Amino acid sequence: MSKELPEWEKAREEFVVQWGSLGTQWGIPRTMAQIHALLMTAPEPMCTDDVMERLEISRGNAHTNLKDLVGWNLVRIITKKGDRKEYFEAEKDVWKIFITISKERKRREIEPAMQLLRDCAARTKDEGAGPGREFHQQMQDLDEFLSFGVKVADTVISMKHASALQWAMRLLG
Amino acid sequence: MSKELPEWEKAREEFVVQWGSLGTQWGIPRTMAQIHALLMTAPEPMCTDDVMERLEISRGNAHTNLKDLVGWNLVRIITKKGDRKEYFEAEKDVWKIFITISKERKRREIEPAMQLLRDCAARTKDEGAGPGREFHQQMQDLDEFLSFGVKVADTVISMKHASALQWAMRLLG
DNA sequence: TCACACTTTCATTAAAAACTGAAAATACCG
DNA sequence: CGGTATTTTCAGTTTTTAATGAAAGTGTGA
Repeated sequence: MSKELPEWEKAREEFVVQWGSLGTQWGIPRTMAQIHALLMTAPEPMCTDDVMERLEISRGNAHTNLKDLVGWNLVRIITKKGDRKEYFEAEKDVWKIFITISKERKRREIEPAMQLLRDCAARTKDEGAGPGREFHQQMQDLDEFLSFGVKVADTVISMKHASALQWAMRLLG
Repeated sequence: MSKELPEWEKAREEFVVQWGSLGTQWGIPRTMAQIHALLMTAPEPMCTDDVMERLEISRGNAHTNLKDLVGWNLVRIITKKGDRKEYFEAEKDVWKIFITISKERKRREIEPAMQLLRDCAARTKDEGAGPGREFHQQMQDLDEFLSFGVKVADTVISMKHASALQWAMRLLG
C-alpha cells in the first residue's frame, strides 16, 4: 500500500505533521503550516498535485493555502519551460524567513493594533484627572511601547544577517 | 435600557471589542483577549460577575478565561477582607506585560518547536550527501536560529525596562 | 453541621474556521 | 477559433473551537 520511505523522509513526515500542530498555536491554519514545512524541506519545487498527494488534501485546500503562502512572501512561484504547471518553492534561508514573517506580522497585526490605540487615546485626550485620564495614559503607554518595538524591528529587518549577529553578540557578551 | 456611559467608557468599550478581534489573529481566543483588555483598563479589580455583565457572557466562559489569564500570569487574584469573592486585576505596566508574554510564549511555543527540530536533526545526523543531508542541515539551521533568538530574549527578559531602553537606543542611534 | 456564597466542572449547543469537490474561469497551443 | 491543461472560486459540509447553563463542589461562618 504505502511505499517504503527513506529514513530522512520519515523524519520529514514527522516534521510536517508536528509543525502543523505547532502552527495552530500561533494562529496559523494547520494546512498552511504543513505546506510551509513541506516546501521548506523540499529538494525540488512542488506543484499543486504533489502537495495534494503528499498531504492527502483537496485541490481547493492546497490551492488556497499555497496562494496564501505566496501572499506572505514565504513561497514563490516557479515556472518550468515546456510545462505549464506552476511550481512552488519556499524560502529556505532562516534569516530571510524571519525578516519576512516580521514584516508581515507588523503590517497585519501590529499596525492595526497601533491604529486602535491611537484612536482610543485621541478620543480621551481631554480627560481630566480620574479614570478617564488613566485610560488615556494606558492607551498611550501601549502605543509608545509598540512604536518603539516597531522601530527596533525595522532596524533589525534592515540589517544583514551578519551585522545582526554581531550586534546581538555584543548584547549577550 | 443601556445606561449612559461617559466618553472614556465608550472608548474603552471600543478598545475591548477591537482588541478581541485582534487577539484572534494572534491565536488568542476572542473572549480571553476582551477580558484582558477590560482588566487592563479597569480602575478597580473586577469580580466574575462584573466581567459577565460587562461583556454579556456566561459564568462558565468568564470563569475559564479569567483563570486562563491567571495561568498566563497576566492577571492576579485579589481578595478583599470581609468579602469572599475573588477579584481580578491585570498587570498594567507595559514592560512587565511584554516580559510575561515573552516568557510564556517561549515556554509554550518555542521550546516544543525546538524539541521537534532536534528530534528531526538527530534522526538524520548520519545522512550522507543528498536530500537527507540537506534536510538535516535545514533542521539544524532552524534550531540554531531559534536557540539564538531564545538567548537574546532571555537577556532582554532579565533586564530592567530602563536598561533595555538604553540598550535599544544605542541600536537605533 | 447546616445554609449560604461562591467557584469549578462539564455535557450540550452554538459559532467559527477549515476543507471538499465540482463547476467556472483562464491560459496556452495547434 | 476549439480543445485541453491548469487555476480559481465557492456553496455546502465537516471539523474544531468556544460558549452556555445548570449541576456539583468547596469552603466559611453562624
